[in-house]
Amino acid sequence: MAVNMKDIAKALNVSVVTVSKVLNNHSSISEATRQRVLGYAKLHGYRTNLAAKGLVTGRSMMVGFIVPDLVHGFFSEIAASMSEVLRQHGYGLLISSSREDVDLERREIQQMLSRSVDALVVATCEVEADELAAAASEAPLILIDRRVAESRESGYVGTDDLLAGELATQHLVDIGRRRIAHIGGPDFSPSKDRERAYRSVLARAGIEVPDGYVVKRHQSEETGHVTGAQSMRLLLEQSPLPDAVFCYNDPTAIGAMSAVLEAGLRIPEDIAIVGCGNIRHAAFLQVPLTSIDQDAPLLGQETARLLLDMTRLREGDSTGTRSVVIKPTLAIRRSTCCQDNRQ
Amino acid sequence: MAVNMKDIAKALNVSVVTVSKVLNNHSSISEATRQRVLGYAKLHGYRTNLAAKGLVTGRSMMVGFIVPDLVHGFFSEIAASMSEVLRQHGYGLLISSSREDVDLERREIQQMLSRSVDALVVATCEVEADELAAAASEAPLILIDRRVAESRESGYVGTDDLLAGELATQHLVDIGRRRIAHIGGPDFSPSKDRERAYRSVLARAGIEVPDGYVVKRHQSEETGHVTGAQSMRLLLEQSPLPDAVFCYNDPTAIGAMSAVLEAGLRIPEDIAIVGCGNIRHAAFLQVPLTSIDQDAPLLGQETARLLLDMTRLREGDSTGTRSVVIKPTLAIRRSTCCQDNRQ
DNA sequence: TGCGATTTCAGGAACGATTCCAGCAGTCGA
DNA sequence: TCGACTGCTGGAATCGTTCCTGAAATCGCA
Repeated sequence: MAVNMKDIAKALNVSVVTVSKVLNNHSSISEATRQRVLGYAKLHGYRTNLAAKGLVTGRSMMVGFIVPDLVHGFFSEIAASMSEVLRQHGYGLLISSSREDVDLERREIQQMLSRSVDALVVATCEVEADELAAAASEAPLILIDRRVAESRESGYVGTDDLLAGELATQHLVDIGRRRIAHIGGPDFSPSKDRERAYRSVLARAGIEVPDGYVVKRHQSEETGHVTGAQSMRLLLEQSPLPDAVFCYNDPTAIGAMSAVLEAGLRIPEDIAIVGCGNIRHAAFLQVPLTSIDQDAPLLGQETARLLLDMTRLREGDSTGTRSVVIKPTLAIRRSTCCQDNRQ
Repeated sequence: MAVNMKDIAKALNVSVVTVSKVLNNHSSISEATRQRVLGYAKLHGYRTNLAAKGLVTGRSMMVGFIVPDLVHGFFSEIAASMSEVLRQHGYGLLISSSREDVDLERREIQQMLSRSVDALVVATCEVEADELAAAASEAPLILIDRRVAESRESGYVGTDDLLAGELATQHLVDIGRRRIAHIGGPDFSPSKDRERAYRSVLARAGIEVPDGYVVKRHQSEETGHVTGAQSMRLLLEQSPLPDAVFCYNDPTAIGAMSAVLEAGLRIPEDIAIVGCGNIRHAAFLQVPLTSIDQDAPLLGQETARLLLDMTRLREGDSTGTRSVVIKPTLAIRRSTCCQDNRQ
C-alpha cells in the first residue's frame, strides 16, 4: 500500500531524483513531468517518509518535551499550546515524563537525543548543570519553568517567580494580614524565588517570620494536595496561629485549604490562602482560590517561538534573545476576600 | 561530538558490521573485540540513531497519540500511564491534539503515519469509519474512549459507558430522587451510551423523563464548565424543577453546580449532581462531586498492553483480544449525599 | 550547419544503521 | 594430509530521501 518515491519513479519511468524535485517544488522540472508526478502521487496517496528525510537533512522535525508530571495541568497546558504552534510549522511533539526522578530524566534526555529531536524542552528536576550543558551541545535546549544555575548554553522560558511571590505576599499584607506563613516546594528555582520574594516583602513591611512559619516537605511520590495538607497541619500547631498562608503552588493550596476546613477554621476569615498557578478549576474549589496566574498557554507559545528561533539559528539567522520571562498576575477569589470575586 | 558506528569502526580498525553486532548483542564476536567496542562506545557516549535504525528495521519505536484536548485531565492521565508502560518497552510517545476538529484530526493522522509510527492511538472526533479504517491498514490502530461504528480493523479501549450511565442514574434513584435530568455531550459513543443507560434505568424504575429534562449543547470552543452552566440554566427553567442531574462528564458537572449555587439552590438538598470521569480535584470542589470513576490510568495501561500485543502481531504471535472495556465505579461525595464522604 | 549556452533530467553518493551471506583462519577427526 | 566444521569478521545491499555533478536535449545565433 505504502508508495515511495522509487515506486513513483518506476511507474512513471523517470528517475527518483525527478520525483523528489517535483515533490519539493524545485524548479528545473518540466511542467508535464511535474503534473504526471503530482497526479500519480496524489492518486496513490504518497506520503513523505519523514524518518528517511530526516536522516539526510539532519532535521527530524520533532521536538522533545520532558516534564516532571504530565497530569499536572500547568505542564499539560504548556504542552498543548506549544504543540499547537509547533504543529503549524510542521514539527511534532515527543512527550515524556520524568516523574520528578533525576535518573529517569537523564535517560529520557538521552532517549530523545537518540531519536534526534531538533530541539529539547525540559522542565528539569536535575540539579547539576553539566548534564544539561552536555545535552545542549547536541541539540538546542530550552529550560522551562525551572532555571538551573549556569544555563548559558540553553534558553529559558519561565515565570517571573520573584514577582509571583511578591504579588501573592503583598496581597496578603494588603488585606491586612500580619501572621503570614509559607508552604514551600522542592529546591528548584521557582519555589526558591517565591520564598525569597515572600521573605523580602515581609521584611519590607516590617513583619517578622517566626521560625515554624515556613514549611517545606519533599513530595516525591504523593500528589501535591497530600503534602499541602500535611504542611498545613504543621502550621496549625504554631502559636500564634497564622492568619494567612502563601502556598507555592495550587495543588498544595488545595491540600492546605482542606486541612484548614477540617480543623474547623474558616477561609478566609480565620486563614486566608493564596496559591500559585491558577489551575483550570481554581474558581470552582471548596473555597474559590486566589492564585497567581502564570499564563501557561503563553509560556507554551513563547517556548515554541524561541524554539523556532533557535533551530533557525543554525541557518545563521539569530534573533538574539534566548530567555523569556513572563510576568504573572494575581487572580483574586474568595480564599482571600470576603466578596466572591469569581473571574 | 556525535559518534556513530562508522567512527567507532574507523577508530578501532574493525568493520561497521562488527560494531553493529556488538551493540546488538549478537553472538559470534570475540570477547576481546566486544570489550574494545563496548569500551570505546561508552567512553565517547555512543547513542543509536533510532531514525536510521527504524529506516532499515521498519520499526520507529514510536507510538502516536491523538487526543481532542490535551489539557483535559482524563486524556492527560491516560497519556501519562500509557507513556510509562511504553517507555519501559523502549517506545516513545508522539502526542498531538485535534481540538475536536475532524479535519485537523485527519491531518494529524497523516502526519503521524508520515513519521512512521508503529501504532496509532486515537480518541477520535471522527464519525465516519472509512478514514480510520484506511489508517488502520497502515499501522495498528487503537480507538480509545470513543468507539466508531464499524471498527473491525482496529482495537478499542474504553469505559463501559452503559454501566457508567447506569451506576450514576441508579445512584440518584437510590437516594430517592424522582425528577432526574440529564446533561448530555457531543454525539460520540460515550455520551450516547450514558444517555441510553440513563433512560433505561429510569424506564425500569417507572420514572418518566419530561421533554426538557435532557439537554445537549455543542461545546465546540468553550470549555466544559461553560456549557455545563448554560445547560443547567435551561434545566432550571423547567417545571417541575429537577431534583437531580446526571452530567455526562465532570467539567460539565462543575459548570452545572455553579449554576445551581448561583440560583440560590442547595446541593444536594435541592438538586443532587453526579458527574463522570472523577477528575483529580473532584473531592475538593465547591461541593465535593460524586462522580463515575473511569480509572484513566488503567485505561492507559491497557491501551499500552494492547498496543504491544498488536505490534507483536506482525511477528506472528497474536494473543487474540482486540478490545478492552473497563468497568467504572461510583465515587460518592457530598453532591449526592448529605454526609461528607470524601474518599 | 555548427558551436556554445541554457534548460531539463538522470545517475551516483551519502545519511546511519541492519541483515544476509561470503570468506578466512584455525581446529578437529579421519 | 585433506576436507569439514566452527568461530569470527567483513562486504554489499537495503531503507527512503536529498544533494551534487554531469550528460543529453533544445535553442539561438553566427
